[in-house]
Amino acid sequence: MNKLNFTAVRCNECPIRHRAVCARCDDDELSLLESMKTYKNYSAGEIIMWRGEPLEHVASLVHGVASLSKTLEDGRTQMVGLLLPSDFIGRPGRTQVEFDVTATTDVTLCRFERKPFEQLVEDTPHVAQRLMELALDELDAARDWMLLLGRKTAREKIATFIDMLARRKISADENGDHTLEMPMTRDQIANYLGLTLETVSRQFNALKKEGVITLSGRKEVEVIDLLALREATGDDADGGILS
Amino acid sequence: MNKLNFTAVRCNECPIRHRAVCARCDDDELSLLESMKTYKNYSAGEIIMWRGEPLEHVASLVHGVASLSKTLEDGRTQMVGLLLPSDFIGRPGRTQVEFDVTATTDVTLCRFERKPFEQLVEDTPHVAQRLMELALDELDAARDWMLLLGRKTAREKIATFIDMLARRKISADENGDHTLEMPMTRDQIANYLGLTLETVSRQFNALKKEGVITLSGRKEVEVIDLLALREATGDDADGGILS
DNA sequence: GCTGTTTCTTGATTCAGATCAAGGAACGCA
DNA sequence: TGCGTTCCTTGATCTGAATCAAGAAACAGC
Repeated sequence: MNKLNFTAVRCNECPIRHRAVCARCDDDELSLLESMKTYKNYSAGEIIMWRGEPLEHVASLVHGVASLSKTLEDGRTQMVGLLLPSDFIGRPGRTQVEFDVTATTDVTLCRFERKPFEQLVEDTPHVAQRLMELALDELDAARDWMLLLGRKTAREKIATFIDMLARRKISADENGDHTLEMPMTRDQIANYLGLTLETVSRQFNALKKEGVITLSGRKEVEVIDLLALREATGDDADGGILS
Repeated sequence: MNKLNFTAVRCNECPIRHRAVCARCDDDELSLLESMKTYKNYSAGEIIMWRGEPLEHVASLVHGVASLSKTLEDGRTQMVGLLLPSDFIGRPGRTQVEFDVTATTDVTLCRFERKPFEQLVEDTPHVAQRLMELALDELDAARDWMLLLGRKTAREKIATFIDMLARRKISADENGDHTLEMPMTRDQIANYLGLTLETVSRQFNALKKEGVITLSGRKEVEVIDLLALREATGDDADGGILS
């Protein structure tokens, strides 16, 4: 996987062609984007942008996982977003980066300079519309996360996290196996869920002991009992379509 | 205040004319909106929309305070947004209400039927742009709140809440007095901050005992020592312009 | 003003998760 | 194949906020 070269992919062959900011673009619009884009790679752990830095580029996440985080005066940090392939970084109209953006795994970005991109958004309703949809999806996700952070127990947080990964199914295959690869360390998961790494570890192992999941290696989680997992999230089942 | 009649205000005299979804509209666009809008009033405590309900109308909040909240299976609830005048309710493209919307105080909405409004958004870039800005502002606010919910202590949460009200200065006057009217009960504040009402009460009184604020009546808070209050929020002071 | 209701305060106790503290397993690299 | 490092687990203890439990103050309606 780490040998894939994303530095010269044509838009038509791009893995996020139909979900990213370009999703609704026709061929003409796409070739315009094609002429503006540049790829850039980051290794796991690298900082992509610092909070407060001037926002020079916006980008689509092509491959890998990145995170947005905020920090308090004394160093406590909270992840405020998890970026997966097709998610968008930076916003037209913003001149400053609002939070630290870190490459959680190795990451490839499809970048655009902010100024020309802003012009493009003005001229291209398809891009503006898609950007709006992406922002609203992020807002929904942020609000779900507020409920989690404010009211869920440690157990419910862990169950919700695993369920979220299962739903988004990071790993591409769809052939009935329920094995997930955690894209983060226990420490990073703790930062995401508003917990400590010890509590994360304890709750993972509690779910394992109960036969809801199995763990193997550091990152592999297999969901054995999806219903019990959903039950453990504490979420209200109604109001949503099963998936 | 409760005798103001908002049922037949002309857009040009509207108190939120320059901040709401119509902020960037020219006179022609405004008269189009004028022909589509209807006002509706709600009393404090009334439910404006239920989660899961079909989204028939979108609206601007003209007057009062409303809240968005989510509920877990067993009844625990978390407020995920506080809506102040000029904030927008509902989104084009969404067909379902995503959370319960409640009138915290008496509220007046300027409503539009969703379908025609969606068409208007398609045709009117000024509205689409403004809607985008409003969504991004909400996203920033949601992310600040995630940091609060995940990592702040009860004391820091209360200080942040008071500071937020002071910054947004709900009460209109600007003549040097630092008196704020809480738009919510202790219980509602607790729901917003991910605390219990007892803890909210204790922390308010702790800040009072230390001379940071004074309390009088149920809803009145006067900020005595703004610096100490800011200090107590735990926020990292850099990266933002003082205000 | 009086009265009932709602909202707020304060105290005692409990408990979930943080913190402190060792080990131990997994993985990268030579 | 072993060695060093990073990451994870598990146990003991502590603590901030929740919970349980009365009262007291504020406000609304008569």
